[in-house]
Amino acid sequence: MAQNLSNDVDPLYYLHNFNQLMETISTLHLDLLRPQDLKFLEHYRQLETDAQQLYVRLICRRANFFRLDKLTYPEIGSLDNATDLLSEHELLKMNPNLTAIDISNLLTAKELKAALQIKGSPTKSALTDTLISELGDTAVEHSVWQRFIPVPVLFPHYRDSLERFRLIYFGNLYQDLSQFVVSDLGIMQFENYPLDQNTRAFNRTEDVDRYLLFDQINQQLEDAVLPNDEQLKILLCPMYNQRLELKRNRLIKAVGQQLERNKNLSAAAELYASASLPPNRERHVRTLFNQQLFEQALDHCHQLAEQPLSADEEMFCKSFTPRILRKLGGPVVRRPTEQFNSEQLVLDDDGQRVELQVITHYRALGYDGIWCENELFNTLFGLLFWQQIFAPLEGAFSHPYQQAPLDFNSPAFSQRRHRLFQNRLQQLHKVNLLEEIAGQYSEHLGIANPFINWKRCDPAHISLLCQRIPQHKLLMIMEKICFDPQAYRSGFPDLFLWHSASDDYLLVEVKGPGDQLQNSQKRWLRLFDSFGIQYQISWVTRPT
DNA sequence: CAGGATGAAG
DNA sequence: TTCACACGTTCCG
DNA sequence: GAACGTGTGTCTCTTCATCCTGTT
Ligand SMILES: [Mn+2]
Ligand SMILES: [Mn+2]
Repeated sequence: MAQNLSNDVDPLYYLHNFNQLMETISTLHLDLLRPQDLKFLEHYRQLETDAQQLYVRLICRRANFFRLDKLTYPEIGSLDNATDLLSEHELLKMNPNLTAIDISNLLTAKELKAALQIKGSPTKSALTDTLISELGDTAVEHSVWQRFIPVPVLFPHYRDSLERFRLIYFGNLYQDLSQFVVSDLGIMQFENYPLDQNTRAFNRTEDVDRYLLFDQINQQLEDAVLPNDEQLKILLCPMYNQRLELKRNRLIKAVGQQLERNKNLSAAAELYASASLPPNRERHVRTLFNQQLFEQALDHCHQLAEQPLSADEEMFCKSFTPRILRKLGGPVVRRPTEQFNSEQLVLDDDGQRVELQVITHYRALGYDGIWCENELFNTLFGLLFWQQIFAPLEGAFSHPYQQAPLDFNSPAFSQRRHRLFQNRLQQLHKVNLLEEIAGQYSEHLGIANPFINWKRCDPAHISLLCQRIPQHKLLMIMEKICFDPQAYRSGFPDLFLWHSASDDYLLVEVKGPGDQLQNSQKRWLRLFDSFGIQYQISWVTRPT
């Protein structure tokens, strides 16, 4: 993993990276493969380099079908030889059946217009519609589409096997082989945590299948297609694997939301009831309430109050329980609205973002400042707790391209590292924070961390923050993030302002017209009150 | 012909 | 694979 | 005016080529 931007990049980098992936899969993950995946490996291995190169080039691209005349791979010796070999091994089909949409995707608007012999200047989607009306929705044979595309078309097989390999290797579907080259070029750098071959993202072939099924349901949902009965039945089964259970919960949240949109509250409630991670229990209570099932809603709301799993759940049952009781004949309880340090600002709209307008306003008062939102405190956290975040716990790392441990998104993340965070916090009370930050910064600069965006990070601002806010108060903030990062990594005020002529600082949450405090923001402001941290909400209005 | 969207490439 | 926000609707004192 | 739901723009590594579309 070279960190220098060297000029001599391996010209066959894509092939060698692909082969490395195949090697890892066939040495470590054979037990997770289906018969057809093994068949692919078998055939791929026997190919000459030319054919391997072409297959990898095509399968790494997004499209399913490729026009032979559009392929320009000067590093491949003979395209014809390659296509012949791939066809022989059934890794590629020449001139497959194509639908009207496939044909349209293979032609430019100009070509399509000429092929349809249409005059004027229709849009491409109009041309596609014409083609669909001519050919229907089903795929047609070569002899039929040949008059539109007079060149050979290639269709590489085993795309689903390659997707499975990616999932098994990375543990997710959003990373792909480009990670290898981007990492080799030093464009993305990853922490150098120890890896052992026994730690794998998946250990059971059923888990891989289930992940792929969840992903498929997710994609259907993007087109507002609800899961069928069989899929729903599977969705109701809790998963032992923590990451899968998290994925299942997220999916249930999305499916439930769609069911609510369709006014199918009882189905939504049944789904929510099967999932216990936030915010599904809250949605369960709400859907019961909306079905007028107030006793049940109250019952589940009490369960929630007994063991809230997130700061949001805690806040929810406090405000929602009285509302249910009211429906059951209870008294009207008026909760006093929370009061925070606030000011009203009347500012002319100069077209800039309102946050910048408030900075300008404070400049006139002797302050300088930045619009940083969560960035400053998260970066500070990422730097100070680097070793704890990347602690080599069992099962945390399965491949070299992780920006966070595998359990990062689960509630178990902070629980499993509780002792580590505690010790680190104690230690940080006794050190010079500025020196500590400078050390961590230079040691880890550029390496991916879930709390840090290096592109935007300005160490001068981090230092300034640490000079202005007393160390023990900063560490109180860090402590909250340590023990519930999910809830406390967001909601910080928009602005960090510092007074030029004194040591004063101010954290400002800007609220333009129509904007309201979010729960995460209220949480922090409440804590700032109790910690004694200087903050202000600036409610901006426009002159009438 | 400019500007945006998309995707391939390293 | 996130977070913050704008905007619209509904509810309620 | 709260509370709530929903849609959107921002982010993914950067650069370059190609295609599409809508404006002159
Ligand atoms: Mn903000
Ligand atoms: Mn704001």
